[in-house]
Amino acid sequence: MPELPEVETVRRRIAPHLPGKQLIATRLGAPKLLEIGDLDALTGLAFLPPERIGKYLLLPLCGAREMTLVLHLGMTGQLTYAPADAEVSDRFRRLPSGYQKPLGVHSEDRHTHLVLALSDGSRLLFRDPRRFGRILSLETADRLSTPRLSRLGPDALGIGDKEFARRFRDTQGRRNVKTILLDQSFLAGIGNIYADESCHTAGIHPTTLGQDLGKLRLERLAQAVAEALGRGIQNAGTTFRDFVHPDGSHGSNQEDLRVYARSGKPCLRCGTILVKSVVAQRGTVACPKCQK
DNA sequence: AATTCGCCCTGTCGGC
DNA sequence: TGCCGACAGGGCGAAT
Repeated sequence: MPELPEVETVRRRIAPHLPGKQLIATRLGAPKLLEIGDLDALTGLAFLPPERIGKYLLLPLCGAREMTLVLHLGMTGQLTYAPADAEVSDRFRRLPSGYQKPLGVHSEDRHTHLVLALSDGSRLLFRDPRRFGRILSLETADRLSTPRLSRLGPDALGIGDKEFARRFRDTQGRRNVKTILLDQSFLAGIGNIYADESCHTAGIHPTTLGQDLGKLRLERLAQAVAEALGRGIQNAGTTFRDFVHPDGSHGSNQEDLRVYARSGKPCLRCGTILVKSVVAQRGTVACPKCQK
């Protein structure tokens, strides 16, 4: 599931390919994914450097008008970049689970819902088997007032410990730590994987009520979030099955996870068997001993 | 008014 | 082997 580190990885890797190129055509295979706006309004415009807010990827364009194409990759979204001379590969790689993942730049298939044709003959392909992703075409000037983006809190990357603590204390209600971390209006970008990882690193159980965290543990949580996200970006994202880089390669953070997907395995810190439960309607893995 | 629930979606996997 | 239900879950709108 693409969270902040995965989307940031995509942003960084498409960034060198876009600026200066024009968007000359679009093809929308799944109209329902376009939530707001009109793709035709984007054609003829030139790409500016891509941006990111939380899990949203923003592709600003300029020219006759200033527009931004906003993408949310949902659960299984993949944004790939096919250079003009790209060799299309329909080979698959068999993962240990038996799942077959496309290898390299793949040809368009029934899950490819948006194709952007660039002026140099290259293409951006948005593929999303589960179709939880969303596409928005917005005027750049008021893009932040669109409902989805206006609800977002500050980006979770680069938030300072003090600001983290201040916002955390301001969140109303008797909510547990995991619910708060997943709340995109608190901080934008944290999803299920990095919420669990952050809690483990901080030594805090996900079901702990937010109001029960003292100053010290709150500071540890802020640092743990920064560490988990930073490590995710360093490892170029977490690939279980669906997440791929724009060139079809994959991240390595799945090899560096402490708790997520490690239910029943020993805690890397204390050796206790990790326990899976449901918190905030999400599968949650934690160490019963060193997360209190 | 805060919180939970149901829904959207498809591929994968375990059980029988 | 094959069918089927359960599961994965981000975000929104409806219900509680």
